[in-house]
Amino acid sequence: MKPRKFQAIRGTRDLLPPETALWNRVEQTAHEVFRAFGFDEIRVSILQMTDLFARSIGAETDVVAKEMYTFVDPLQGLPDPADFAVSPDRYVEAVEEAMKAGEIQVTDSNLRALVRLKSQLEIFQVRAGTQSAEEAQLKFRVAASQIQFGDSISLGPEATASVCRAYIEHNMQQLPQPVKLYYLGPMFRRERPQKGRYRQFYQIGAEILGGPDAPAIDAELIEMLMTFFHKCGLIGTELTINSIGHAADNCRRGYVRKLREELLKVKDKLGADSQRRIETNPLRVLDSKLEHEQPVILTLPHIADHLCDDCKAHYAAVKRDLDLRGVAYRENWRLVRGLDYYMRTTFEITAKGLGSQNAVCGGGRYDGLVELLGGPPTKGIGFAIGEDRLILSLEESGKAPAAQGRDVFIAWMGQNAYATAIRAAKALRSAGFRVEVPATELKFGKALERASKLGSRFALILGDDEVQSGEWTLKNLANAEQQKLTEQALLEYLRR
RNA sequence: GUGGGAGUAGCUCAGCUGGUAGAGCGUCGGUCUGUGGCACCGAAUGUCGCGGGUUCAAUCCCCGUCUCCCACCCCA
Repeated sequence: MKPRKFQAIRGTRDLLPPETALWNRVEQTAHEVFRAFGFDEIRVSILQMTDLFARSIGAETDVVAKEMYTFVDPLQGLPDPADFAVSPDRYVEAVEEAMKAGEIQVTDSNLRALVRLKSQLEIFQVRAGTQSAEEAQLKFRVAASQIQFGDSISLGPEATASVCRAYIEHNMQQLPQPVKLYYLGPMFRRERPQKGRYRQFYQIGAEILGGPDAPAIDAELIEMLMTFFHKCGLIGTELTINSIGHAADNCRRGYVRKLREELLKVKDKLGADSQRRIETNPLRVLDSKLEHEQPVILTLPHIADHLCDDCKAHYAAVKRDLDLRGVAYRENWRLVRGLDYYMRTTFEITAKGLGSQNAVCGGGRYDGLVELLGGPPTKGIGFAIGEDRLILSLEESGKAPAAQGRDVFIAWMGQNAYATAIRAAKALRSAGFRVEVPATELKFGKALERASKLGSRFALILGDDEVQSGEWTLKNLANAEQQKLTEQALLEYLRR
């Protein structure tokens, strides 16, 4: 019988050569550009406590409410509830202790399960030794299985929260401020897959934590971002910025209240989604792409007119600083961000060839986040680039890399030549060349054919003649010229 | 989660109101046992996405399901 064919999990994919070469190039560019701006790499674990994301991103957001991969990390070291040689009351004690110690989460459902467990324990003790004791045992085990043993953990849907957690956990406020960090790696969101959107996707991001309340920080971060895109060769990028103020009555909160009032007046002209958002998140109505809602949205009040003096000044200063750095931007008062923690500066970069998911980067300021996660009051700003989308856009504009060839293909024939081939390969490889040595003896015709199919620049021909004379034959596969060279001369020739 | 489109060889695809599969490219081998890219010859690989139904007969028609693509939602 044929074994089952496995396939990649929905929304995930394998990145294959030669595409992986492009991924490497992009990541290499990130390392170089970010280093040049004084950022250091941080690698945070993909698994984090579910609560970290619930608190930072917002428990009500789609990302947290329905898109996270979340599961219980089973607690080790409890006695087996099926093992009645250890008395069951010891088991109940152990569960209670673990709850007190915080090893088992104290949730409503766990508390209910504990109550059930205790009552089953009593029943079991009453019936001990009787025929129905077995049934009581079974029910005890069922009750035990309903307790969530252990922590709820999640695969990271983004990295900002994890970076902030690391900043706090490792006391980075002790370092010279601000702390500038960047990261790259896989993130997970359980959404319906689409062009440029995957369940396992990759982000390249950077965060600036701590430091003063200086608009230059926002501007430098954005300058770095645009430099990175430029170095990647991304074309058709467009930077959009906005300020969404801060959560105070004389600033964003006041604006949101006004916005909601205005929206209620025109409610009947809006679609169902937007009507729902009037209550849940009125700012998001501004983001609507529905054609028939556009005229209505244009009549709504602008947040810029409702910012407090500090936020207004900050926004103006950021724009001045961007001008100073020669960073071109477009303002869009309708640019709001979906994640709860954003404030003041928000920005987004779109690129070509991405279908409806045309945002290749999003970011913004989040001054309250570190404190929200239990750290000291700390400024923060960051961005996340969708690497999948970046790659997609590069490929659309013809930046797809060719297959990686070889520098030297060693065509050997005979056991003597094989030994020489091994030696030659070692020398060439340590000199940094990409070398292929066929594993089995091939006829010269076949060897050259393979060399050329692998995209080799040179074929090093080693047969009895060459071994005898010590003069190796090097053939340039592009122009068919060949010459005899000693081992030493060969290395020098290839190096230049 | 909602709506639309599509699944045939490794890849791109063909397959006529239903008669149990083909092409090109690629791979491998040969012509060609010390000289590749060309040419010619040959070979391998398909439960026609999966399950069920209609039929003498289904890649084709019907239903379900899975996956991919596109859009909505949301976001990178």
